[in-house]
Amino acid sequence: MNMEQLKLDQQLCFPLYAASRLVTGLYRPLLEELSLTYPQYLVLLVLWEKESVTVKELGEQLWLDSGTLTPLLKRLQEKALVTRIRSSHDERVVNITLTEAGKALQEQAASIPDQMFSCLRLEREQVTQLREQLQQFLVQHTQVS
Amino acid sequence: MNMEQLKLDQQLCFPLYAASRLVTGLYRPLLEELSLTYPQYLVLLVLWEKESVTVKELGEQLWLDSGTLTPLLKRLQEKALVTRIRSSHDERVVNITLTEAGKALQEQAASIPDQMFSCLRLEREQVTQLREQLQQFLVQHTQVS
DNA sequence: TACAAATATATTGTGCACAATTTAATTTTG
DNA sequence: CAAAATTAAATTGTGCACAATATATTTGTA
Repeated sequence: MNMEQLKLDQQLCFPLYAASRLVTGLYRPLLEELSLTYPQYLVLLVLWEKESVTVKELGEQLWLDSGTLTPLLKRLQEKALVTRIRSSHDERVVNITLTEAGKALQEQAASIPDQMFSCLRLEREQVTQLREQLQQFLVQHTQVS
Repeated sequence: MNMEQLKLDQQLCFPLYAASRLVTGLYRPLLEELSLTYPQYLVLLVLWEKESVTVKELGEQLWLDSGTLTPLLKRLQEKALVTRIRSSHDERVVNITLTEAGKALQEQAASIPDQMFSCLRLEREQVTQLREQLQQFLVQHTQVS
């Protein structure tokens, strides 16, 4: 039996997994200054673009379910960065809205992308290329077969 | 203040994070047949190449620490796939060794890479290119500045 | 208009990740 | 050689991810 394909360095999965954790780790010291975790930062990135969203919309954008988002959003609420208010039009829906503190945090976060870039040992072009390849990969897997 | 860079789709981090979770999710049904989680599968990939390794060596290859590995390895031991034996030469070291059942599982896993490839909507060439880009990225970040 | 199906969120439980600390063993050094 | 420093693994605690299930609300339909 040929087990060559089972070698760690033949896998796509492992470098993807390792690179993702590596990048998250590079963010950690920067996000620590804002007392945010990486997934919390992702939620705020969405909210800084659109001040108020539903849990469902957040889940669609970040590919996360309520089992992940509900406790995470409760922690953001405890930090007074968002409010969680059940919609009056549809009581199933919970609207997540930035507080003033949540909006204000965007200014502190503004320098993160540049700081991150200087941590990455890649040229702008390489970053863009890798990002676009990954985005294309993701798009190809969002359509149902 | 220009907040363009803080948009979710401008980040490298998010597609990396999402793609990693997507691929792990594609493995899940395949690994479920072997009653393995994805990180457990990674540990076995290492052990199928080298029957016995220390926890430290595993951590270096997978970029994981003992806080992650110790409980994971205990679970693999409970499944009788590995043994955890403290080295007699250096009592600090724990050797992780495949059991016969652990070795035998390799045969069941042999078809996973091909099955995974057919799940991925990428050509072989694209997979290789993406893998090599990520591996290069990882290598550039393993050397100390 | 009841009632079945669908939808949105929450809850529960398992297994990572990872920081921080602890414990025990080994190595280095004064 | 003994104290200090280093090393390897384990432990503790927090926060994701995600499957499975539960709850409550809304929508579709007979």
